[in-house]
Amino acid sequence: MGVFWSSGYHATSLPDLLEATNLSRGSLYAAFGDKHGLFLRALDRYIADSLTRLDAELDPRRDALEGVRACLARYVERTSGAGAKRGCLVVATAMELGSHDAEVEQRIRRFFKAMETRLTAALGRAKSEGRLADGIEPATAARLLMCVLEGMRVVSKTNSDRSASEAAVRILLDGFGK
Amino acid sequence: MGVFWSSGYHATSLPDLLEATNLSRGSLYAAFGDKHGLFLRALDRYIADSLTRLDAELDPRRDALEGVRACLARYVERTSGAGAKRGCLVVATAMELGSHDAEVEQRIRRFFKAMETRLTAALGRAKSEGRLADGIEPATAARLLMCVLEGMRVVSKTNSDRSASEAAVRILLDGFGK
DNA sequence: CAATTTATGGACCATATGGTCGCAAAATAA
DNA sequence: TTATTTTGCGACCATATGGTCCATAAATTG
Repeated sequence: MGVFWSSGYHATSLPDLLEATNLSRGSLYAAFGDKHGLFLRALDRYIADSLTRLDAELDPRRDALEGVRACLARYVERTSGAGAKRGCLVVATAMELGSHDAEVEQRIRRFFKAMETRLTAALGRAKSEGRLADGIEPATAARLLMCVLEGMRVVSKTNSDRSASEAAVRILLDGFGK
Repeated sequence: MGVFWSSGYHATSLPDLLEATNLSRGSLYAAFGDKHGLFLRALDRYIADSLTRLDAELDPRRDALEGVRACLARYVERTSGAGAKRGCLVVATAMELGSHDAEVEQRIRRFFKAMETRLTAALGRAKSEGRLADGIEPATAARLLMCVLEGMRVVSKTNSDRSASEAAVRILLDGFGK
C-alpha cells in the first residue's frame, strides 16, 4: 500500500512492488492476479482504515461537534510537517485514475459518499441539539467540509504550514457553531 | 496541454503527444527537448491562464467580495456537469509529481502562493471597507478558500452535483461577509 | 520415508516506452 | 537553376514495463 501511496499507480513499477512486498513475481501474481488487482486491494484497505478512523471520531456517543473538530484536527495533523508530502492515496487516485478506471472511480465515489454521509449525520445531531448556527444545513455543511478536508491534502503538498491550516479550520468551525 | 490535462503525466505516452500536436517525433523533440520539457511548458501555460482569469475576477476596481464570489462561482461552474471529470491539471500534477519532481513542485508551490496572495489581497480590501465579519483574518480566510477551491476539484471528480457546490459556497461566503 | 501437492523464485517473453538519427523535401541563397 | 542550408519525418534503437511459465523447494499427506 505504501508504495502506491507514495508514488501513485502509474509511477509504481513491478520491481517497486516486489521490493515492497518481499515477494517474487510469480508469488505476487498468484496472490493478487495483477498489478491492477493489487492496487484495488491497497485502495480498499486505505479506504477501510480511513472510514474506521472517521467512525471513531464521529462516534454518536461523543459530542457531535467535538467529533467534527477532532476529524478536522486529524487532517491538520496529517497535512503538517514531514508526512504532509505523502498526500492522500484517495485524492491522488481520484485525480490520476478517476476518469479512466471504472472500478477505481466507483470506490472513490463510494468513499466520498460514505464520508459525506457520516459528516452529515454528525452535523445533523449537532443541529438537533441546537448547536448549529442558523441557516447551516447539515448536508451542505458536510459538503463544504469535504472540500476543505480534501483540499487541505492538495494544498499541503507544497505548503505544510500547520498554523495556517489550524487558523483556517478554526474560522470554518466558528461559522458553523452557535 | 489538453492531453496531459486529461490523462496526467505518466499516462500520457509519446504517441498521444504526437497525435495531439500533429508533430512527428523528431520535430517534437527539436521543439521541446523532451517529454518533461513539454509537460513543464503545458503546466506553465495552464498556470498563466489560471492567474489571468483570477486577476480579472479580483480586479481591484471591482467590488472585492463580489470578485471572490465570482471566483468561487467559476470553480462551481467548472466542477459541474460534463467538464467536471477532467479535473484540474495543477491539482492532478501536485498529487502525481509534487513530491518527486522539484521543477514541478516549485511551479505548483508558486502558483498556490500566488493564488493565495491574490485572495488575501482581495479579502484585505473587503476588510478595510468593513465588509468582513469580525474575527475574519484575510490571510486565514484566503487559506480556507484555497482548500475549498482545490477540494472542489477533487470531490467533483466523482460527484459533479452543481447545487450542492453552490450551497456549500454560499454558507462559506455567508460566514465571511458582514 | 515416499508421494503428491502447493508455494516460490527468477529466467524468459512480447510489447510499449521515451529517445535518436539519417535521409529527403522544402526553403533559402547565389 | 544550382548549391546550400534548414526543417520535418518516420524508421530505428535500447530499455523498462507488465505478465507468463517451468523448474525447484517446501510443505502436506499417506
